[in-house]
Amino acid sequence: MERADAARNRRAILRATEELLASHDLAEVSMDRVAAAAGVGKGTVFHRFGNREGLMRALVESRVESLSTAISTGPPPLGPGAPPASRLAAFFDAVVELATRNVKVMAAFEQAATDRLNSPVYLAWHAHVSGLIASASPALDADLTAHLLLGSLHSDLMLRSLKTGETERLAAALRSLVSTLLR
Amino acid sequence: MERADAARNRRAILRATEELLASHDLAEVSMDRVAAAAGVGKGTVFHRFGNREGLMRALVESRVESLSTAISTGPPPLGPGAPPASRLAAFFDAVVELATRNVKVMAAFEQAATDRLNSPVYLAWHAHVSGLIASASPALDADLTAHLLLGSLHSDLMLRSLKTGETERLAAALRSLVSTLLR
DNA sequence: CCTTAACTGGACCATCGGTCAACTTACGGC
DNA sequence: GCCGTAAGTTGACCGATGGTCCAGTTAAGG
Repeated sequence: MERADAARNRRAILRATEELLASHDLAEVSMDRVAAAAGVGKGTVFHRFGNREGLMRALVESRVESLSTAISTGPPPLGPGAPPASRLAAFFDAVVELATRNVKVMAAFEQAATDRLNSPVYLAWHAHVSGLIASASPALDADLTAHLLLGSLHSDLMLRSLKTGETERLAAALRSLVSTLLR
Repeated sequence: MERADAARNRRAILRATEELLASHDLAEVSMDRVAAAAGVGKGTVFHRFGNREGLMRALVESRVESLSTAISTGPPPLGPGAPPASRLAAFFDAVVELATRNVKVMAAFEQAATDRLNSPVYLAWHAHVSGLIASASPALDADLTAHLLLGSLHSDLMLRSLKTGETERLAAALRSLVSTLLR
């Protein structure tokens, strides 16, 4: 069991990290600064999250949670029940929206991650997309095609779209790419 | 004009960097080590290339040169003359092959780059792909679709494909993605 | 051969991610 | 309510890194 003060500190650290990421350049958000902003010692941050990557991963996971449950147990078309093509379209719409709203967090994780492709969140997304592709369009190499499509969500492109205020255009292009592919 | 000794050192540094990248983990290739391996002082490396990103960019550019000229002045289908769809297919084949052969270099650049999307190489590739898409399939959002396709070349996926010995499978998946898109 | 601008080297610096051992505290069992 | 202890906290400390700087060296044109 996690002690009450420990839980409080964990929340404070996550919140502080998020605030720092929102207001500063990624390079300026050091572990020292995070600790200071959260009002805890640096050792506490490392005790809680292991290392920078662990902190960023925890942050991503906290922001992605609701989408995960919506996919596995929510209503269609995001959740189970709808035809694969619709579910795929819904998934990418949701993920673009989510990634847009949390670009800085995503970017911080990508930069800190040693192997993005094996992170829990990526694995889950990949399994989902890959499965849907396989059942919607058995002729495709579902596994790799899923990787290719997910590659579009890299933070640098999202960051640029956000800066130019054209995230809807990005979502549209991706949507059209997915639908063309399944036809 | 670059002095003769300076030119010699520049080549030595590039060669040393490449060798270190090939034989060590990316994280172990520090600027100090590069300088030592090239047999020059650290200051020389920075004088020549400005910073880590500059060094890695120069390395990428040296490895990409031949493809660039093949595209702009070489024979079809890579060079001018062939129909856009063929040129696109040829480009992606060539680029996957190139990226596969130089994964470590590409990875080193991606990790060091501040804004990949504005690097000369990426800009050139994007302009090329975007132009071809626009003329092959005017209904598409050429600019963004080009970004989406180029996103597939991220080094982490190439690295994984290389490890599992399935780079041809990756090339095939990408080829099929491109051709489906233009149809 | 001489002048000078270009080049070189490596000591030096701030900062970073990460460790650790001494100290403090929450909390379940009595 | 108290107390033992496992869990949590802290910040000084460490090695390494990217980058700077300037005193000394050298290539090359006139």
